[in-house]
Amino acid sequence: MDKPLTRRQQIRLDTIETILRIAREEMQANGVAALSLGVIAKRIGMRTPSLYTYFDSKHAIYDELFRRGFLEFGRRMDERPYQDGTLQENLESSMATYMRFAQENPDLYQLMFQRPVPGFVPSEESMAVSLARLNMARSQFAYIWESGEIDTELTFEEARDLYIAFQHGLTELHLANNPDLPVGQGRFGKLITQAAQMIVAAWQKK
Amino acid sequence: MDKPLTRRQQIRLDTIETILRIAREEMQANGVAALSLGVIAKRIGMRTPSLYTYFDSKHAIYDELFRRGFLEFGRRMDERPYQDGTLQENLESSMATYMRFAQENPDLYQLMFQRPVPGFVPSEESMAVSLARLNMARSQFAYIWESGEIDTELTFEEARDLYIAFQHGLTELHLANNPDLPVGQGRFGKLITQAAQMIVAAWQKK
DNA sequence: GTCTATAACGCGATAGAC
DNA sequence: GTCTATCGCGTTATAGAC
Repeated sequence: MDKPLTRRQQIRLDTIETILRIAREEMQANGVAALSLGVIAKRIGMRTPSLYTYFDSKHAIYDELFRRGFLEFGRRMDERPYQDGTLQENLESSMATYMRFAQENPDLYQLMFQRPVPGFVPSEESMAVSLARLNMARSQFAYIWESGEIDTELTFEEARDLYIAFQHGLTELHLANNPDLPVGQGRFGKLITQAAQMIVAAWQKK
Repeated sequence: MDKPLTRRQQIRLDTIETILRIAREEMQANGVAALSLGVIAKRIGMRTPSLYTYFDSKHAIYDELFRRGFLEFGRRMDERPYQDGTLQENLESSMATYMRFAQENPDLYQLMFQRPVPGFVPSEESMAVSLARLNMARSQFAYIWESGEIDTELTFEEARDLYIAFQHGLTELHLANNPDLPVGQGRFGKLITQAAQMIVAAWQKK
């Protein structure tokens, strides 16, 4: 289906990838919101306005990274192990995958799950990618919920919020305190197992 | 000890308070990082450079709010109920107080516990206020830890991280989903009790 | 002295002409 | 791709008004 690219088109695509790569490096080094088009242009060897040949605005760069972030995140969640394991295994695998993604892609993670850039609102297309993934996660949880392994007085929403809160809190703690340590090492390795146990217990309290 | 203020000094102090109040309103309306000196000046009826009579820089405004945030937060934590209650009561009270502070002062909360402003680093003095409060919280936890109500295989640090992660995660969830609902209402009211139960259980697992 | 204004600098994103 | 230009931002210097 894909037509072969002309030489010019290929160079253009390469340039776009270079811009995105440099943008990520800068975001990781100086913070997501501190990204500067001038710095990107200088590193490529271009004038700032020339960047507008490739992206309509700075937010368009954020937007593309936001979109790709959810695609990559989705791939990882789809490929993670223990999706058919016990509840405990499933939870641990899910939390670990989420945390690993955040630890390995802190720039994308911030863009996707926090809102560090004043005024940045994802485009409709990127938002659709994002919502599709979040809905998939919700469906997977609904599947577990229906599977009969869960028996609690909590509602579906409450049980899920409990899990999300824990996952989010542990991730933030890890990023704030051990940003360079892989998930599973450092202060928070043991806590994933512990957290999963606590959630399983809460979900099976009756 | 305090000398009576001259009329001028009083006006000056009032102006400082006005600047801080407007800054907070703007931060709550548009996001912490989107604060603009021009907007503050315009609302006061001043030119932007005149603000520099009162604050050395924009970061100095952030810094003062950061410092005051920790002072107010400390006051609330000192006055919260159930500090001598059961472990469960104590945890619930602590989480609820933390969440209520965040819900009622989302601007200060972000400034204090997230880092939404690129390049903003609290001054030494403000940092000292902040560290003093965090150390106090740590001491209080150590006191509970020594009290004998806790019996777990977790280390002190791990047990505490577990609590902090949960508290942080629930707070973020609340701010993201029900920013206008008081703590205790909305999706997350029941979850505070539930979370405290889970933590108590994890701390008394042996 | 205390406050405010004006002018100007440097840097950022961005738009348009070539 | 470039260059030029605009606009908004934080910031500084300086000079006048109370």
